[in-house]
Amino acid sequence: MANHAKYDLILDALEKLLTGRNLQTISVSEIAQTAGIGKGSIYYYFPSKEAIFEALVERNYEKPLETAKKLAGQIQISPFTRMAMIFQACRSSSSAFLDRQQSPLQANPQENSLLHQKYMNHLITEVKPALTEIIRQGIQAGEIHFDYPAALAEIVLIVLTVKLDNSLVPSPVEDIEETLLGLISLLEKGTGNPVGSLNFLTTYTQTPS
Amino acid sequence: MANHAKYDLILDALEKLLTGRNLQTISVSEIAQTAGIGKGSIYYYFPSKEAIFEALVERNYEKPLETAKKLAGQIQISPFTRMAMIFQACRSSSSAFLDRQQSPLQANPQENSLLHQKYMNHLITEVKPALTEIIRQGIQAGEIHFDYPAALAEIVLIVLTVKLDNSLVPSPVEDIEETLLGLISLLEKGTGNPVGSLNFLTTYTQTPS
DNA sequence: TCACCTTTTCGACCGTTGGTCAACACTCAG
DNA sequence: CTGAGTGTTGACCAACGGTCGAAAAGGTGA
Repeated sequence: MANHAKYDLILDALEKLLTGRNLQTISVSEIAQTAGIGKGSIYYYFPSKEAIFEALVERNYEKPLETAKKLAGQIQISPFTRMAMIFQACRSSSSAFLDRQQSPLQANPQENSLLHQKYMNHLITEVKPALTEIIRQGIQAGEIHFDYPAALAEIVLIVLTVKLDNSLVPSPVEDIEETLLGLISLLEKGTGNPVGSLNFLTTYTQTPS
Repeated sequence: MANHAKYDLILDALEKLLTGRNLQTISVSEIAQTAGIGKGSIYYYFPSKEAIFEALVERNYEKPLETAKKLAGQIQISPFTRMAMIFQACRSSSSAFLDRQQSPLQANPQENSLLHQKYMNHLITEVKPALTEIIRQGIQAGEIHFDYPAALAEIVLIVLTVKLDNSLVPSPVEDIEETLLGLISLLEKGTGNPVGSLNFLTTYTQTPS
């Protein structure tokens, strides 16, 4: 009922315009021009400028979220493996989008904050249930020792999202790595898992060079 | 050299205007009118509208940050007590400001996201060094067992800021409490501290009724 | 007091923006 | 053919952030 061709056309135009540019400097007229349609049509498909951004966020996370939900039910796979798969799916779909904005020596990395924050919110809200379920299964299977599965899921998601985005709280690369190592260590010790069992979280930082 | 009387007058006006209102709907002219000065004067003291917001954030955190820095050196006080004091200072100064915006049944709590995010960034960046130092002293004193003091400081700050603000990733109260309990449990188990030693973190949620 | 200079204050003004709207084009069931 | 419904459009509007020249306010030396 939704996705007309133009709907995605508008989103494509915005995505294209977003390359190396500040969110605030993109006008609705410009989006319309890039999409090759009239400005009025934009407001036929979207109620406001902000709604376009939100729709773009949702479209980008559509696939990894499906993956996460499916994975939550696949109890024959080890919980750790499933977690790794979810993180990988989220990472690959978000990096394609977010990395583009960390253009070389951008004056103020916080400028596109609104978009980044929408990503963070969307991802945490949507992935949390699946991740919680997986952790809960891991607890029942005796692989994870912890009393608050939902809290654990949220903590991991929050820290990973904030640190890996690196736009909400910008910091040098070595800080990101240290925080990640610390998180892994904290999780391993806190959930009674052997050292190294959560190392898949660090693959997060390795961008395919 | 800075703080002229008008400088703070402008910030006061913005603060007043911010009560129960969306950030985006406040115009520079309105700030000027509320402050009782001409619009041109605003731009004599601030280079842009955004700069006013940033200045307001900084002004609000001035005192707790001083507190944190002083506390970091007071090695005669127990690390846990010092941490509790820092959190209390941050909480009291930010709640006065942020709570005001969670007006009853606000349609979209994410609307003032930009301001909240500035708060988060400022707080994490500025408090982290002091908290790291305190943790490091706690490690040396044998009270905390963990290898990554800076990471630990950042993880705690990130989770607390995100969850207690409740505007970046809005969620019901019981979720906040569970996440906090989970964080405490994770920290206690992960740093080798006895159950209950970090309970001061939960006083965070108790608003003085 | 005056002249002179700097700092501060101001609101009219400007270009641009997000959003509206009446009109128009096209389709297709009756 | 008709006309209701679905898209599509760019001119238009109020409002915005920001600029600017002028003028008021304040200080200094004589």
